[in-house]
Formats: sequence, C-alpha cells, structure tokens
Amino acid sequence: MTRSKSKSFPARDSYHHGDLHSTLVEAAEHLLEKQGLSALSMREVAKLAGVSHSAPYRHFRGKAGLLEAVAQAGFNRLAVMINGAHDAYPDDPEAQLRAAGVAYVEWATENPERTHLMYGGMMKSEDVPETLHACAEDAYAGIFHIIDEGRQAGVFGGDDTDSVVISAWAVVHGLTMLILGSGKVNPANPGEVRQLALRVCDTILDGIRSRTGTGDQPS
Amino acid sequence: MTRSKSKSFPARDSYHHGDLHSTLVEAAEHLLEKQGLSALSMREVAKLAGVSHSAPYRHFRGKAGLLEAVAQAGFNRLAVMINGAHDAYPDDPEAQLRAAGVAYVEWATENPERTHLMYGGMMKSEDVPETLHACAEDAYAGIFHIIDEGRQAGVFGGDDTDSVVISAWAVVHGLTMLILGSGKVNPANPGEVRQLALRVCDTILDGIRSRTGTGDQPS
DNA sequence: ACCTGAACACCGTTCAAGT
DNA sequence: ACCTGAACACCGTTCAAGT
Repeated sequence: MTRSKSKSFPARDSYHHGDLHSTLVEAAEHLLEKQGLSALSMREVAKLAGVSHSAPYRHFRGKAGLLEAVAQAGFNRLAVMINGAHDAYPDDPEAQLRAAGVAYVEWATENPERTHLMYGGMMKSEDVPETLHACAEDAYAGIFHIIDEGRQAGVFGGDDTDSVVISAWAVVHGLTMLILGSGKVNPANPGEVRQLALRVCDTILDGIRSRTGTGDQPS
Repeated sequence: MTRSKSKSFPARDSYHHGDLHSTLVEAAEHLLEKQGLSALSMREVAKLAGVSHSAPYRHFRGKAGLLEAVAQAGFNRLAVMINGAHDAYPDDPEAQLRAAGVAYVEWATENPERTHLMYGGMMKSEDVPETLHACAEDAYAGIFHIIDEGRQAGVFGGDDTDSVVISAWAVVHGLTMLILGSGKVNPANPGEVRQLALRVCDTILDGIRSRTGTGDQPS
C-alpha cells in the first residue's frame, strides 16, 4: 500500500513535471476537503503531487499563493453556476435567482473547506490579493445581471440594483455559513439543505419583489 | 523596549499565575485580531501572557481548545447584544430586529478574525465541540425570541418561526461576510457599514412582514 | 527552466523535573 | 496543583547544486 502514484495524481515520466501548477492545485483541493485547513501542509501537498517539498515554490508564492489559487478556482466555479442558472430559465428572473441560490448552497455545503477559504478565513483581510477580488467580482456580476434584468422587466423592485444584489447574496451565503457552522442542519442531508435553501430564497424574493405587481413601475 | 510586562497582561507576583486561564484567552484575542489566525502561535500567546510555552496545556486541550474558548466568548457577546436590542425597544419587534442586526454587523466587522473563528473557519466541521454549538444556540435563541414575539403580535408572518429566524440571521451574517471578504466595502468606514446593514435589514423585514397588515392572522 | 536536498528558524505537544 | 525546560517530530521557506 505504498500509494506513491495514485490515479488522480500520476507520477511524471521525466525529471520535469508536465503540468505541476494544476497538479498542485488539485492536490491542495483534495487534501483541504479531506483533512481541513489547519491540517493542510505544503509538504504534504508536494508529496501527493509526487515532487520534492521545495518544488511548489517555483509555481506559487508560498503557501498563501497556493491557497489563493484554490480560492480563485472556487469563485470561477461559482460564476459558472450562476450564469448556468440564468441561461436555464430564460425570461424568468425569479426562477433564475432560486436556481442560482440553491446551486450555491448545495455546492458550498458539499465543499465547506473551500468555501471558508474563499471568504478569507485564513488571511488577514488587508492582504487579500486583488486577483481574488476580481474573481469574486465575476460571480457578483452574474447575480447583478439576473437582478438587473428582473428589475427592468418590472419583476423586482428596490431603489438600486446593488443593494438588492447584496441582500440576495447575503441570505444565500449566510444560510450556507449557518448550515456549516451551527450543527442544526446536517450538511450531508441533501434534501434538508435544498429545502432550506428554497425557503430562504422565497423569503428574499418576497422582500425584493416589485410592489406594483403590474409589470411596469414608476421611472 | 523589553515589553516583558505590558499593562494589559501583567506579570504575576509569584511562581503561580493567579488567573492564567482568562489571561491566555485575552492574549489570544489580542494576537488574533492583530496578526490574523494563520500567524497565531501557541508559543507567542504564552510569551505574551508571561509564562513558558508549555504552561497553557494545563488549561486548554491544545491550540484547538484555546481557540474554542475564544469563539465561545464571541458567541456569548453576541447573545448579550441581541438581548440588549430586544430590551431597548419594548413592544417594537421591527426595531428590535433592526437594532440586533446593525449591532451584529458592526461588532463582526470590527472583529473579523474572531468572527471567522466563530463560524468554524479553522476546524473540520465534524469535530466542532458541542459546547460551541451550545453558545451559538444562546445567540440563536435571542433572535428566535424577538421573531416569535413579533409573530404572536401579528407583525411578522411566515409558516414557522424557525425558518424566519434562519432567513433573518442569514442576511445579517451573509452581509458581514461580504463586507469582510469582498473588498467592495471598507469595513473601517462605520457609516457605510451601518447604512448597508440597515438596508439589508429593511429588505428582510419586507420579506417577513405579515401580509395581513391588520395585526391578527389566521390561526 | 525546472527540480532536489540540506539547512534554518519556527511550531505544537509531551513529559520528567522543579516550586 | 501549577509551572518549567529539554526533547521530538513536524512545518514553511530559502538556496546552492543538480538535470
């Protein structure tokens, strides 16, 4: 059982590793979800990737740089999910928002360590790099797009789109944190997670729906 | 500048330390907010408290135990704030909820590292101890109390109190995480934080207000 | 250009020994 | 009962040297 070459992280066929950069990111994601952030060591990641413990430093600016790459990948995934929800329900902003919310909560509760990482659980907020903010911005833009279209169609109200977006994102993300942290809900029970997510989405929809109900609104 | 005895963490006057337990918690809180979680070491906490690096192990079950105590203190603080908001606005559930929400967001943005710690950013969720859940439960009970009274008074609607509580807590906590993690808002600008918190509270209040508006509701 | 292995300073934790 | 200091295994990071 000397798992020196696992299926997911194959050994290279030469002195140089073909694509060590992404191999390291995958290894880090794997160890992160398996052992938790506090037990994640650079040396273990390198060992799992099949290289010496100093090799990663040619590809990332230390441990923080590697974790930053993992967080970025998470935000990119989020943006893809949100845009997918938008495209799946054309001309139905409520359904788009519900689908995006449920997908977010489901993914995040299935990948708790990555989620915590993405929201800065391990770096002093001052030195969170700008590239990470840019990735979060992409996901934010997806929600903004859904809500902005919904407001133009007269489905959603609110004074300005940004504050509606913030409220919508906040409930969904807050629910996720409560599920992960409270012990009141078993994250491994997909039905319960989904039901909670739907309920919370409905509450926020009740809060942001246009009050006129006619489809047009005061300029 | 050999700050071997600071004002906040005074040296003891004998071989035994009078109250090392709480001195260590205070030292940990201080270093946590100053340097961030990843830079917090047990040895530094001990040095700041003025004892040898092995002394803390008589009082806490390792580093995890010390951080657990810090997180517990945070939840207790939260519960006090929520109950304070309740008592400050008798018979006005909307004002109670707004006050609790704003107080929460303000405290959490001023103490970002402690907040991340409380929500499990550094422990595998499986082994978050039961005592921590109990403290979170106290804070949860405070919100529950406000919303339950509001529902009985006909101010709030919803199918069951728990799901309303979850939505309310989620927006507020989610907003906090967004402020800390997004870089879109400067947490050091109290006016902006307060304004955002109020807007988000109003959105959720719009979502949970009773639809009858008369003060009584179907049993 | 990319990877290795020795080296350094640090860390968490334990345990016999001191007061 | 509480605290110390040496000890151990580990970690992040650097750097001359190898391919």
